[in-house]
Amino acid sequence: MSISRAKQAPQRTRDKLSLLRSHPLFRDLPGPVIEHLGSYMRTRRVARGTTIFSKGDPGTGLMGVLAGAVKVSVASADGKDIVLNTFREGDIFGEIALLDGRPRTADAIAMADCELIVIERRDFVPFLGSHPDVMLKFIEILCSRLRHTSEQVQDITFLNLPTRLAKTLLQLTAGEEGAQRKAAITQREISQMIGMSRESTNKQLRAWAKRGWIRLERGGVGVTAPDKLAAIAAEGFDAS
Amino acid sequence: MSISRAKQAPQRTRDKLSLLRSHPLFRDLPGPVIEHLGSYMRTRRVARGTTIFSKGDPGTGLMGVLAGAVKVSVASADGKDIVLNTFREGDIFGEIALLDGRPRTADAIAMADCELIVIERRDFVPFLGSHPDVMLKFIEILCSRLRHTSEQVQDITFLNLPTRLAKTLLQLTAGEEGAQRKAAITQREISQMIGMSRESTNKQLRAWAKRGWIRLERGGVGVTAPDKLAAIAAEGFDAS
DNA sequence: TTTCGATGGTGAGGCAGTTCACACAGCCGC
DNA sequence: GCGGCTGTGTGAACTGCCTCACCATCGAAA
Repeated sequence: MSISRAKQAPQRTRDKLSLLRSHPLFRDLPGPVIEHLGSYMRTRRVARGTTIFSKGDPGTGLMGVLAGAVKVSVASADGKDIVLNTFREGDIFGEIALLDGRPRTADAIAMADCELIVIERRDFVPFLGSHPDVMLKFIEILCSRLRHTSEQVQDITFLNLPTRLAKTLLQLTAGEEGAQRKAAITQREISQMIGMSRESTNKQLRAWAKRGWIRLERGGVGVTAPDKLAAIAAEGFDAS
Repeated sequence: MSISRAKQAPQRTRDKLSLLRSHPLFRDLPGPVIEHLGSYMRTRRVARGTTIFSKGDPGTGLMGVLAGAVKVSVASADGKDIVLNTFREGDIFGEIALLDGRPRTADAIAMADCELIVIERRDFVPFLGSHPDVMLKFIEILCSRLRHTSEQVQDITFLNLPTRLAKTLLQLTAGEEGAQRKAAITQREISQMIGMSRESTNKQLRAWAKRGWIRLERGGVGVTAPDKLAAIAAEGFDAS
């Protein structure tokens, strides 16, 4: 019943080609094109904590998550971190540097042991030029990223700690409806996602755990009363 | 010598077709195509303070600024506003809703009397489908928007009031090098751009005005010591 | 000319969240 | 089985910024 440890060996639930075939970006492409693309892809296994790429790196290519989870974050001068986005199995990331060829503006770090696929820019850009339908898919992705990031700006400026935390916990455990809504994540990572200090985050989590709304374990959180958290996320304050 | 009032009639410095011909998005297109596009465009004059579109509106199309300035902002439940982006002559905006067809996620408001061009989505999307080179340009725009917005996230989480204010003042007055670095903007709008209260913003501005680094007028700011502000923007604190 | 909304200016007081200083538990590698 | 690192728990002190409550001024509209 305990939250599965992130340090487990990643399960290879799907291979390169099956990711391509099932991914919305590529699934409408004819079979030979997919195999062609697949021949350009490398896979890369990284352990939890590994830096996949760093801010300032030349953007070498597009990354996809076969297994595991990745966070994209930036560090401030005095060592604080803020998480801009997280990606899990089936997601792709790093498309900005892929598309505009400029240096990466953030770090990507494995939150768990991961298996990734990589397509180099020099291979992908020519392909893209001859596939306007794929360009359209990328435009959609960029638009949704933009909507996500501006929502983050709003959350940071308008919402207080409990509200942001409730919202984030629900997002983290979404897709696991039922009694088993849990996420394998450290409290420090949660605090970086909501842009607050680890200490403040911990205190709020404890308060909710004491009320029985969530369960805390080392390296994980389980949400037992999603309705309570949803109320806080909606109301903007802790109307317990 | 005073800062020009925003309420002046907008100067029509360029017409629709000349905007198209000189804009990076379209300037590589053949003449007939530009004229074709031009036939789909309407122009729209709006007075300062006018809401150009609102959050939740169906995204009807792409907007371009022929003259004036526009801010894109969102309001919180309790009446606070945060500015996500500003646009001036030659810029285009509203491309997210244009491209993905979903509702607008923010309000657009004229910061000065404006002359705008509008291209309807129903006219533009078919055109886009047959012009992959324009799609690529849009991809570039989206990427730069994304870089801008994530920088905003970083600024909000890492920087304090003086730093953000200095940075914003420099940006507002960039492009006007020399003795005449000034911007026509209210202090309330500045405070919304940096995500701080009007009062705090005013106090910091006054402090700098007292030191002679900036000049304050009703509805405008002039930067007289850009180097001092640049130092604050870089150091992250007010090392006067 | 009067009125009224929008803009700018200012101080007192409060509070959400940070910072710092710890303590303690699990887990990993050797 | 022993360090050492990572993750968690907790309180006290501090502080940057907000909120509130004003007032003054300007410009435009009535």
